[in-house]
Amino acid sequence: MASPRWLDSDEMKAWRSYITASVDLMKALEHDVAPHGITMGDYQLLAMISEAPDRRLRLCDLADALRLTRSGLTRRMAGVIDGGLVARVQDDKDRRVAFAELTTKGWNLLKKVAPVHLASVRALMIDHLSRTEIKAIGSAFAKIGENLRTA
Amino acid sequence: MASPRWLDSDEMKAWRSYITASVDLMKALEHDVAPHGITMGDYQLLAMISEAPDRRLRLCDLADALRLTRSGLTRRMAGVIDGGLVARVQDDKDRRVAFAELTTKGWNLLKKVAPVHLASVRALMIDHLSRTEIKAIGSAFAKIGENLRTA
DNA sequence: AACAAATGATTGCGTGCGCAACTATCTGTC
DNA sequence: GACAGATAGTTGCGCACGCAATCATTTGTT
Repeated sequence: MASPRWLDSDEMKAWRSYITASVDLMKALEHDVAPHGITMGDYQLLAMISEAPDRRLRLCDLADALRLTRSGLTRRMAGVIDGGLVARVQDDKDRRVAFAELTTKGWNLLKKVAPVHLASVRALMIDHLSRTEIKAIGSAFAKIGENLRTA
Repeated sequence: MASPRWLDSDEMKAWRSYITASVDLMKALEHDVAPHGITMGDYQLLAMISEAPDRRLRLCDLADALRLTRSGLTRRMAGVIDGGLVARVQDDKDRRVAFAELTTKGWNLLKKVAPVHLASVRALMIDHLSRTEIKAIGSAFAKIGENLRTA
């Protein structure tokens, strides 16, 4: 761990602009969905469930997908259940497991908010980038993520 | 806001891999500095102050740089002041303003942790990327950040 | 000089979430 | 079939931080 090579100017620019822009970007995305009464956390939860078969997902798998601990998910679920967006359904094969299932209300909300969110992602990020940059970001973060998952 | 163009597969890959890898990356960086008794938030605070003239910075400017509200900064300062890493120095020109100043202890800690953090950034991100990817990330996030700052 | 508006910082309160401990259920081994 | 260990989910507690309200000080207008 003794003095690894310092970052050169390209690396430094990449690192710094990535960090600061990411924080700002997350806040801006949050700001854009807020008028619809949900947080980005809720949105991602709804989106994740909506992609699962039958629009239901084991809490366990949902927690992993959202990068939450099980305890964190329990608390977030409380919010969306209270809002009537998601139902908690007990499995009767394995009585330990429960599913999060999108309600009609949740599905309708998601259909309404998804285009808004998509427009944000475009306006704040994607539409500023060249094809080269998009491909580079895709491959770069895929490698970074892959490495983190296996390490 | 009616149905903007959906993301094509390159865009989708860029967006998804960016989001998930970023969350994982932040947690991993946090994990790597934790053994030294600080959080990434503290580290960034120390690093930011260390780059300022006289290693002191107005709280106000520090909050902006760290993307914290003034209230958030007040609370984070409490931690690092308590740890003896930073001192709160009152200005006597303008008695509203206070500075955060690195103590010797804070400076020594930063000198110790900086190489560790640098090694993390390399091992978890930079060293996995080609020159092209690094330059693309630099230019892409610079544009994204610039846009967010002016909008 | 007086006072309204701006600026810098702090505090009370609420939210989100992680950790560790706990309960309930299932699985594998003997 | 009994029991150790694994797996799913919840709960108590604590920390970080944002918002709105507040206080102190400075600046700009007249």
